[in-house]
Amino acid sequence: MNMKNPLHTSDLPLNEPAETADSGLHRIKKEREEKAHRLLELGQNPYANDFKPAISAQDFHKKYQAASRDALAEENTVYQVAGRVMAIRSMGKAAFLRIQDQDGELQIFMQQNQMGEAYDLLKLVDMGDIVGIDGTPMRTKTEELSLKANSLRVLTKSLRPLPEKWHGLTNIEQRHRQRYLDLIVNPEARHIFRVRTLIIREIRQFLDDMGYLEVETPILSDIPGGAAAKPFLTHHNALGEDLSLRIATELHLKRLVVGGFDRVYEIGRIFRNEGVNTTHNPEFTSIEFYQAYATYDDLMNLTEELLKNLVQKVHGQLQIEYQGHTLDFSKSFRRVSIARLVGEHFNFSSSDLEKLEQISSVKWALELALHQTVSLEEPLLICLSELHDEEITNWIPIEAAEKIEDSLQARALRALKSDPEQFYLQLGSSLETQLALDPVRARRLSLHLLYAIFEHKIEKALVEPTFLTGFSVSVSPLARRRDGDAAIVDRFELFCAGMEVANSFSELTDPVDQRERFMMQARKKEKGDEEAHGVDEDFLRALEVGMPPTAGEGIGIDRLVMLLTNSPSIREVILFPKLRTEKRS
RNA sequence: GGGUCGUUAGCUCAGCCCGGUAGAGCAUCGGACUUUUAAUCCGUUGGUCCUGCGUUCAAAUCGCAGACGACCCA
Repeated sequence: MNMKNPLHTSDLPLNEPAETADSGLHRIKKEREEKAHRLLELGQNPYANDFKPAISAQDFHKKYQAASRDALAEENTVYQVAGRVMAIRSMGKAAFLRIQDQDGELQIFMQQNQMGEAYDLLKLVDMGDIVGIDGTPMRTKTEELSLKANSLRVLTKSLRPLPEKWHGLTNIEQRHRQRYLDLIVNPEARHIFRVRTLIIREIRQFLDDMGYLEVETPILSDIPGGAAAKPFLTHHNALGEDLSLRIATELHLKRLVVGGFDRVYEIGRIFRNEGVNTTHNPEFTSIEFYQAYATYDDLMNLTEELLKNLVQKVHGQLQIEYQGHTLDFSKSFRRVSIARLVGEHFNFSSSDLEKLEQISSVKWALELALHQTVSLEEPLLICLSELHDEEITNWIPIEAAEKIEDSLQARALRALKSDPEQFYLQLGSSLETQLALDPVRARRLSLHLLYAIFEHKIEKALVEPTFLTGFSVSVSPLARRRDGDAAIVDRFELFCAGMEVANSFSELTDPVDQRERFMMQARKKEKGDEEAHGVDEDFLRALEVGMPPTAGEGIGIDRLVMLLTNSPSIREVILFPKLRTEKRS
């Protein structure tokens, strides 16, 4: 550091957007720089680095919590403490400072007759400064454990005022953009990120204890896969290749299971190029883990144990509050099929529930789906996605093309518009007849339609921890078909408080089936589904080498942290959530 | 993508309906005060009222467009 002028900041123009020459902020910064200069004149570097605190606020409190005022009056051990000044209460010849360090707060008592000239330095201390203090333990009149200062140093001069002491910083945007301020003044924010770290550590511990190997796989991918999502695109200059950021860790982790690592997991950042809202940030953290010779049933048991363990560790009990709901993790989690939940939604009798679970009637599924999905078109779009072009032409009741270039999809949608109820009735009958010889396909499509009802009408109401099963093979291109029911995959999702927290399945290890699934996805992509899965030839090659029977799971860490910290938004549990780039004039 | 609400001093907020000199508390600065706890008391400074356009003699306030944010819906 250049000792002639260590205050580089004083040379910089203070070009904040709304700062005129004598605006409040500008003046405050000037005043504080002045104080820094005066410290320098007194031989004190206002940006020092030669002070070592000997004890933390928390340890200090622990050490003396039981000591009485009289006992402390006799105590003359000298401690060095350091922290940020959060309050200054000066009464002329005596003063109290409140300092905050990493895990606690400590009150400092200063008296002129005790400190002599050092007391005058107090005039150069502002809220927000980092200070170092030498002193001895004491208790005040009101029995607050404090440190009686012998000396005081400014270790870092703060040039900007802290947010208001009583209301703190509540502006959500500013809390997220300037997270450092949020962490300084909002204890709850510090708590959330401590819990986040605790959760990740516990998950690691849990899996490590089971003999899992933690690994790292590429973020830069040539073919993004393992999930249905739009990727971020980037480019490698030297290789001259377009790449994308990973949307899941699945396919690489499964390659490692092929490679003989029977239990692997990765905790890592995932990137998905989609909207930003209360439960979605474009980059988020997932854990995926894969266990050979396990089934999705085994992972349900594992997940239930893991979650109960986490809830207990974080809350000390198994009942938690989340945004007005009470969730009870002490009971066994409900395990229920999509079809059954849909049936319950329609108040079906128990015999009808059984029938619905065996559904292979597209007609019935379409009847149920009418006005129960996200849009009127949704059931049609699902049917279109599962049919070949010639089938669409032959099976769907659409008018002749008005224009040659009209897509099949556009024609079908137009036909729907005129009389939706009639259209779906006809479509149901037609598909029922046409698919009569292919019951697996009929069932697959039916279950896909029921899933659409679930997503729109039921998902949000799944408050208590619930394992959802009975997924159609159509929506699970990487999962293993159920033995004895080729339309369904052995897959579950865990829902808590209406949020999808985990997704898991017995892995598809059959390379021929996997290729067919990829092909089906490729067709969807051709039809314009940007989120459809790409064909990953190297992954197929790995499956051809042979993957042991395996089950795998992904858990969204951010949502789990939301749940366990009662946070209403994912941005509350990500240190630096994505916000639109700040404009600076 | 649609809707609702918000943006005023460093921070937390009034003022807007019904247009007429921009306010409070905290923080700052000056003063008093040797056990405070949002310390207290006296005094003081500080503003691109998000931006632009329009209406008007006159706009923080009314209208339109936009930016950013929050929430809800899709």
